[in-house]
Amino acid sequence: MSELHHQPQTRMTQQRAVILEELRKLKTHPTADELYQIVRQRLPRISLGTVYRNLLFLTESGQISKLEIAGNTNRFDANMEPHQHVRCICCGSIADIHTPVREPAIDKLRVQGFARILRSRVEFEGVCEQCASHLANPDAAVVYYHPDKVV
Amino acid sequence: MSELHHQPQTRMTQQRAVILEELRKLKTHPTADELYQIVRQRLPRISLGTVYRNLLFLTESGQISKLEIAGNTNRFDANMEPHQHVRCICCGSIADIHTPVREPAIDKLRVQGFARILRSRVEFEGVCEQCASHLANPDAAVVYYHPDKVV
DNA sequence: CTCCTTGCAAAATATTTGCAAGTAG
DNA sequence: CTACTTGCAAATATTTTGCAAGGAG
Repeated sequence: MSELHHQPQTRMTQQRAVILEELRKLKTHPTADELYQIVRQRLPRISLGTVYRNLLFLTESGQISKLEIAGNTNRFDANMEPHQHVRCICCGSIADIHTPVREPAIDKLRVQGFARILRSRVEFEGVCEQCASHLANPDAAVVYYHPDKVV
Repeated sequence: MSELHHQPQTRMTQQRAVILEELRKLKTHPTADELYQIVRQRLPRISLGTVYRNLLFLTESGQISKLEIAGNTNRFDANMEPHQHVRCICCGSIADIHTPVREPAIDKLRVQGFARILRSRVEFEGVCEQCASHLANPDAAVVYYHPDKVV
């Protein structure tokens, strides 16, 4: 239907280099805006649009991952090792799982209306320590919560 | 830190009844706007804000699920049986898995920076039949894709 | 009657895009 | 030089919210 790819996009600009470098320093899986705030300290004139465009390019070229995880805001990760994540249901922060659980096998999976099943994703939900310290009863959070914002 | 809950929200209005009724008819896991378009055929003066407010209320009161699944747009599901989903990486549509895979055990999971691990989520990605019919080589989709929009 | 709920519009949030100017190769 | 990239601003897209009027119990 549509063509595979658009523009070459190969030039290593200062903006692209700094975005990638700062993302690689972080283990916090920042949002585009969080990364923009960091990069801006080194490149004060950079725009948020440039950060978005470069994050898209870096994702498509396989240099970083756009985290396909629940929540309103996309997050990015320069760690390309396959790994799983926990997401804080209060604040949306994400941490890595260092001892991955086994992913379910997909080879026998058949779903009506789907031509291909390509992969599985396992993720976890929890309450981060920072948020837990604000909650009277963190265990109750799983019952009474808004996605992305615990009451 | 903050209180548990806000307003009682107990009145069964016509809008709320129709929203719930139409969502229950659907197996398509619609977005708020998709459901709004459907409900509007029966209640032409309903507003999108009312749909959002009722979806929030119905979610918080446990009558429906807000699907915490990858993608930009939230989707809703009146099927409260625990079940898993496949998401089409092309168009974002979601289908149910009728033969659920085993969820990983979380009781032994410890993650630095997280006070509680509450639950796991397993989801799948694939290409729906409609999108597959538009792609020359659906198997290539997993390599070259934008989240939510395959090239 | 009370106050929860709605419609409407504006605001808030997140992301994308058009365009002229800038710059990597 | 060429054309990929950027900064800026405006446009989209999604979701939330203030407020006066409406309606369920």
